[in-house]
Amino acid sequence: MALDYINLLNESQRGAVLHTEGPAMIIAGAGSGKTRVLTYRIAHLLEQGVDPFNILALTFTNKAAREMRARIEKVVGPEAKNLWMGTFHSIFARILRSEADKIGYPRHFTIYDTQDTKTLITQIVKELDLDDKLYKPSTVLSRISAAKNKLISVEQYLNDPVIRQDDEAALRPKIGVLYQQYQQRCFKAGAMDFDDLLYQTNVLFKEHVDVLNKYQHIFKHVMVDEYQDTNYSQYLITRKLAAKDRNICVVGDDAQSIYAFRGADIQNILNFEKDYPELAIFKLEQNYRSTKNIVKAANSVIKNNQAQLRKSVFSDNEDGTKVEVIRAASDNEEGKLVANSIYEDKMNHHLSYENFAILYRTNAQSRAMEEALRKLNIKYKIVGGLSFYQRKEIKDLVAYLRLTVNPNDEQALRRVINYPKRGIGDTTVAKIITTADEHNETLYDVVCNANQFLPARIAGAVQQFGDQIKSYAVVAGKDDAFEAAKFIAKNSGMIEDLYADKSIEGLSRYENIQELLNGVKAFVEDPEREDKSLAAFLQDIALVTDTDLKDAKDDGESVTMMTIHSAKGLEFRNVYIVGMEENLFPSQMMITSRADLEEERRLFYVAITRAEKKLTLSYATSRYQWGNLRSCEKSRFIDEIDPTYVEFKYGQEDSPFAPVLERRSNLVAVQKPKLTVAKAYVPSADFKPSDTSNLAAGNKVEHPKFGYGTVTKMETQAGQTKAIIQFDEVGEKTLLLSFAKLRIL
DNA sequence: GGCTATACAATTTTT
DNA sequence: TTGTATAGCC
Repeated sequence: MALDYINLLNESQRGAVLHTEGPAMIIAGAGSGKTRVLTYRIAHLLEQGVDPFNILALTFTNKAAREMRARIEKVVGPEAKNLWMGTFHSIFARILRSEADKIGYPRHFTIYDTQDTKTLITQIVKELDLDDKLYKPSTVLSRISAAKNKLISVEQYLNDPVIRQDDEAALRPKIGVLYQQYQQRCFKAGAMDFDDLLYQTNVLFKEHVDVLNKYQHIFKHVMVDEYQDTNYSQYLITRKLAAKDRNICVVGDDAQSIYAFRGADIQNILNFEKDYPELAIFKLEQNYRSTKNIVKAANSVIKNNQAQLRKSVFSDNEDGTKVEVIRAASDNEEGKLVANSIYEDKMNHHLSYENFAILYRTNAQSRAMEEALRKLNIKYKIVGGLSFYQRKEIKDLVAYLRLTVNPNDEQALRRVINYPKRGIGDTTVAKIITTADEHNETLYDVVCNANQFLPARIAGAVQQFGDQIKSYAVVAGKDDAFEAAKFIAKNSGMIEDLYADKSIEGLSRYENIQELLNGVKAFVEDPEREDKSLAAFLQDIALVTDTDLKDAKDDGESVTMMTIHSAKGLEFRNVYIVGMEENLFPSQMMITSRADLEEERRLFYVAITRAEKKLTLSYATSRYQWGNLRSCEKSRFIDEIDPTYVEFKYGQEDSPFAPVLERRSNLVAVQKPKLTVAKAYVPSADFKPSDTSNLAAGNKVEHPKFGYGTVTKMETQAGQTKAIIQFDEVGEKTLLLSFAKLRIL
């Protein structure tokens, strides 16, 4: 298969591929063939006789990893499967799993997602009786996350005077305590959050030099993609791993650093040279993706940033059309204009809808676009947004699975201890928690010994729940993930519960469970999987994002819609960047500091450079937000593009009242008569509840709120007597006799 | 303990 | 506009 790929590269690309010993930094401008260089570089290493097991390649998304592996496989064959390639989080989760005992975690530790994390914080805030307005989960989480990404331990956090001052100044002096509690609770639950996967890896390498040595020995070559988006924690991991052989190659573009809000530190790339003075630097400056106009427009924007590495990206492609700017009167009209433009372009240039992408700053903007596309019958797909794994029913089943693998998983336990309903309410759960706290045991320990702590009536149900989980663990121990999941879904009563709900949403929930089970089946049937256990499946899905799932069932012909963040690394023939308005893009929260604004501008740069042939920007002069109309101004970013490359296409002037009228007419149409329950019934003045102990079917009764009705059926269940009554005005109701005030007529 | 009706808050981006 | 937390009822 020879080295013919060498001839497919330009000079700097070739230099980067052939440089295999010692540290290297590749500054890769947008569209400069970065993936190609990385792919060939790895292929080249393999051809030189490097064992794939000795190569570690870290990417930012699972998708990037998958694609790169596939491309390498095309060049070098199945050997590519043995590369260590994946996201930071997935690779180190894997390593942590095999070394977990060394740092006191169970081998099958749970990975808490953001929702689990926030719920836990909310719970702790409540338990400590703190003000939940001040200690919002998102605020607390971002402080904790920032600390972990800088490798600040709980002890350091509590003892650092600067941090304390910061928190006190923000009127949130208890963040440190929350961090401490949070960490303890995660540890006790055998759980790590996303940041822990990196933080604990650092702990592992620091406290166990032998382990570090082992991996230094394994990873003879370390490669990091999207290096500009690494945080301190990630930086340190790669530095440690590469310390022995110093074969580290990082690829990045400071102009595309857009994750500072998540702790990414652009200094990592700017200072790389200090760590490795013998560094070889390669600059990829030729853009093969976009037209001259687009590249120049992008350059003119990024020029406004101060902090950047000097490089000049250029294109040898055609000039292409100018950047088009569309102005709309409202968000709905913006959608309409964009949809029309897509339709026209498709027809005029014989394109497929696949060639189009609509990019926006916030997910909330997708709706107006969706409506407009639907009206023109344009197929679309949305990447990101609410993920499959975030749906309630999926989280419920996954919670059962998690609990099976790790019964100490607190969040999973609390999620399903009373779902489906088994009579274990808030009071009981609260009691379990305090008991666990007092005896320093996990919730699961308490559940299994319920009769020692709880009144007998409740203890039975609780104990039974514990036994149930125990039996799942037995099944999971001897069967594969699919058999286990199927058994659990049935045995837990979830299937039955969802099946009973015949509403449209209920049906789709039921289908989602089936889909999850299909997913497990596919996992088990994948011939390349060695470990088919439930634990392995859970590990697999914990780090999967929606972006990864969607292209699996991509049916071709549709326009892609997504946030700019998720568009990073992708390219489309025609790109629309919508919502180009002040306070939206740049976002309101990013205009107060220069650093934030520069990040926002880099985000714009990323968006522009996704386009190959045609770029269109649009903005609306008014937009609906939280149900009311707000007027908007054109984004400053539009004016930052050198006007030589821009064409304003405003079309007909719209009356400023148009959006209001349009919206109002919508409102009229939407105002359907509401189906309210007739609650205007006023009871007779002398209403007095009767003794209902002898109530029977056929009795006529009066109710103070529902009016007159006839008892159709009596039911006694678990000592509770219920009456099913057909009311004249409000229909059938089921009332508990111990509560209902009824007058027998 | 469970359901429902109301109040209320929220929108930056994601592994 | 949407989704979630709470209170009050059954």
